[in-house]
Amino acid sequence: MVRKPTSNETARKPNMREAILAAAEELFATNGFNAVSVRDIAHAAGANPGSVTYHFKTKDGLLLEIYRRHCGPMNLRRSELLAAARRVRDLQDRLEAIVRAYVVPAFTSGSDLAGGGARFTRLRAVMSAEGNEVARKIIAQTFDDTSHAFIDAVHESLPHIPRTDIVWRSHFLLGALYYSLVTPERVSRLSRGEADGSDAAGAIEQLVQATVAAFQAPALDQAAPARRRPAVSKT
Amino acid sequence: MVRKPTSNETARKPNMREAILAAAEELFATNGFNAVSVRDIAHAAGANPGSVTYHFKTKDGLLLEIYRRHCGPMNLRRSELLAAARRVRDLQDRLEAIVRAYVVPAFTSGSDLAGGGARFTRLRAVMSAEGNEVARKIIAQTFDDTSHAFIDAVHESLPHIPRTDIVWRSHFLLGALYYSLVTPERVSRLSRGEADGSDAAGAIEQLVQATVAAFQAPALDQAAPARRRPAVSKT
DNA sequence: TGATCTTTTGTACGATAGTACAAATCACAT
DNA sequence: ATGTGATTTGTACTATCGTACAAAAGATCA
Repeated sequence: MVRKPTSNETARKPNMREAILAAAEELFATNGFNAVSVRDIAHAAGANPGSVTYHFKTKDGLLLEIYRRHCGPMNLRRSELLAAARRVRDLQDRLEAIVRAYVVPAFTSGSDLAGGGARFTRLRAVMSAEGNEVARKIIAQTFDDTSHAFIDAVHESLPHIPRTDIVWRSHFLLGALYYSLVTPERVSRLSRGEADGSDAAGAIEQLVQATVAAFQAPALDQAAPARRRPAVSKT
Repeated sequence: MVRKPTSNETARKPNMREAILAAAEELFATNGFNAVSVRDIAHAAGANPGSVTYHFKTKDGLLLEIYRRHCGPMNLRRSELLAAARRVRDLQDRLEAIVRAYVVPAFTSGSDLAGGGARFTRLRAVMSAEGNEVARKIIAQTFDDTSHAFIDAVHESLPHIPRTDIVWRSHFLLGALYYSLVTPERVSRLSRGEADGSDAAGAIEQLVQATVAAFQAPALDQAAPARRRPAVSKT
């Protein structure tokens, strides 16, 4: 009854396709898309360049598959956590739980396949900065639903804040999130060793605390939008 | 007395060196370093590829010169604004002025050479995401002083907040700032057209307001750092 | 004008990129 | 054991990359 694994599950090397995906994810996330060659990926995965073509056809196809791998599970986890957060009674606690539902899946370590993961979040950050076309399409398709759900949930907790302000603040949240994963050593450097930018738990707590406060800030005065002008010199 | 300009100031094409710098800045900022070829830059500047080699020796040298152009004036402007902000009497107003001193120079339009500028800030964001080595060195050398001055100023306005928290929150500020310049259209999309992500003045007001609130958030409980753990599943 | 220096052009070289494809190799059912 | 389909390897093709360099063109001043 100890069924031997079929060749579809384990090839010569134990699942070379998976090794290529993992290597590509790591390399893309740290160096960007264009700086990494197919040969680099193959080498890091202990595979032959031809294998990459065989499994994913093109380099774009490889990136596409990385997104496909993660998007589903990550959004699932987020919506579960968001649903749970919505049920929190206390309004202050609920807002914090909502923010946490957004942040935590993005930070969980790279080893768990079905939770998002820091490596994949960092990959998204880098692709967004590079203006990668393949990524841009998937992101808009896959993540806008999640973002809207998040914004709606925050808006429910803070009905007196205009939706526009909440959009901006959640945009800032994502930017801070991305940057924390892209350049964690900067935190260590600027704090002169007092804080560790690579400590996910610490980063999450700091980010959640700061974001909750930002969301709770008074609404921007939108009655006189012309009043905003003088602050910025030119544009 | 109408001195004719010497050849150092205006070449055949009116200052081709400047045109190359501008084209490179624009292309690097929107596509990343590796995705842009020297030939792309030359073409965009109406120049010959050889001219780029002549003026800047290497592609890295070109990037280096872009940084050299901007870092000095940008930090000067920031420290001027910061000095002025420090003199604000009211503590709440002072904090806001300090944040504004940090944010405004980063957002000013690309046409002004000596103020930093949105294009250059966006360039820095993209280089940081790509992990560009040339940029990383300059950044650490040039911007850490400014960052420390900023952190110190904020810390003076909020003496009861531990420095570590302020470092984290100013790190989030920079991430939000970068992301707002990298993906402004996301704000327009998520707000369903109600907000314009490309409107610098609006972005500044939103960012300043949110950041001031984040800085003013209560300090993280650091007496029991072990208590933080259970929130994040794995790492 | 002619000599000299600066800048631009045109072209070429070696390295590396993404990808295609035939041959070799493997797992497995018969 | 052998045939079959899936995978891996090795290699090669074409395109493009950064950069070098000689020749052309322009500017400057005796």
